Amino acid sequence: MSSQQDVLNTLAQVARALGNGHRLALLEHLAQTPASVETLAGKADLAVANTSQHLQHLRRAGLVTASRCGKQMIYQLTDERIPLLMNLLREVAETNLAEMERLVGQLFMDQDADGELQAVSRQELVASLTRGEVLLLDVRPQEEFAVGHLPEAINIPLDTLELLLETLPQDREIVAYCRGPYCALSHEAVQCLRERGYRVRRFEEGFPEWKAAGLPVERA
Amino acid sequence: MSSQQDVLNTLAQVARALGNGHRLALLEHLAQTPASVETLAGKADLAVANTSQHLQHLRRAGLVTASRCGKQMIYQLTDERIPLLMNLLREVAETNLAEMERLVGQLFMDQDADGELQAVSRQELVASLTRGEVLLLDVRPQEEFAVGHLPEAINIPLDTLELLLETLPQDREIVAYCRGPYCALSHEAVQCLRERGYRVRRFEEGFPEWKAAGLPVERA
DNA sequence: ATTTCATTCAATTAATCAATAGAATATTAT
DNA sequence: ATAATATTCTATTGATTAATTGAATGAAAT
Repeated sequence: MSSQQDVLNTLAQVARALGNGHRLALLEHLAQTPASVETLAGKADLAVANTSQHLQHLRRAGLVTASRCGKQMIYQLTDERIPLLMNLLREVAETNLAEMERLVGQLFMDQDADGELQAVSRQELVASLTRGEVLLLDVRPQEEFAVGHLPEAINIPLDTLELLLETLPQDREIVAYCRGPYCALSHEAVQCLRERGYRVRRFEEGFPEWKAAGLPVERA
Repeated sequence: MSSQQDVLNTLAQVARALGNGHRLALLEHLAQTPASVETLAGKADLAVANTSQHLQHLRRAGLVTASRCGKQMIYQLTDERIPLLMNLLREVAETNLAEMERLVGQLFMDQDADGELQAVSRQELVASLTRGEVLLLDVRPQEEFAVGHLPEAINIPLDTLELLLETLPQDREIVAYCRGPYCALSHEAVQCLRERGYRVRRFEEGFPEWKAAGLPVERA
């Protein structure tokens, strides 16, 4: 067999590693922050042994690395381009699979129905932030915020949003973001806040894309 | 099962479609030009029935579409971003898999060993072309050139290169390109021409990337 | 020593691949 | 129309590989 085909077979091996919903879920979580096997198993709702197997698979494909920390094994992505790869996969899938459209549609059903308030692009967000025009709201869980977030963002996890409504300004526009374009958190936050009269829009990407683009991030 | 996971499973299906060396080879050929099942079977060195199966797989994943033309079925990519996706997959694989490095290394072994003559980036090529500084040489087969090529390129397929050496200028720099960064054609052309004293460099990308970037293409 | 966390192993079930033969579909000739 | 041909698709087979589970093993902390 030719060298060319060897290369393609190796590539195919990497693609196969992406070819499982649970592994994609693990990668999405790892795009937020490195984590232990047990943590990942919890987040992805998998058995620990099964999670371990999937992680080995990802490791063989060169997508994650593991390092021991005490009695835990911490996995992390090898490359910041992996979220980009997954996004591109999504874009291609989304524009070409009717099935995909249906799923994404029902995921964000009646939300964002009104076209008047569109999502904020990265460019637009950078501009708004430098002008100090908007309040940037990170609605991910506190742990993920602590590991890294957009500059000047405040963190109100979605599940505490209703409790902390009073801390938000009614007169200033709010931009909410979460893990990425297909994470439901910011969609729900926007819906919740709009119902209560806040001026709020969604950032169309998320923290991983921001970081991968080389833009500055802050840590708690 | 959650909607989120449904989306990931659908994505995984697309990734699995990429998870086979033969299918990747088919996609690479389709990135050059649409083609019939039989043609593709020939290029990929597969049985026709087998090729058909793989193509159906790709079609289910939304990566290719088929249209009947007489008694032939012509397949083509659904999306120009598919070559980009494959390239990104390659980049990630290449930087993270020792195995991949080894393979790519032996593919382009002693070629390009000298660091002095590096590959030409897209930017650099555009600049050189507008200044009319270089001769652009397409070393792909004639059929692929006919379907589309970079502006001002001349076509000398690799296998006829030695015969047509005299038509090339000794005094002007030549830039050779082929199907993409991992296609061996332009590497071989560069090696061949350098041995004979020509000033020649490789374009680091290929026709599909050029086209996908929205840059102008010509047809015969 | 015991507990905790992770990996490995063994076993089951399911999915994938290649190859072959037979069925569709469209073209061409009669 | 009908038959003959070219091209592609479908169905079936057997071999291989993948996913999941639960039990056993290994490694590090207390």
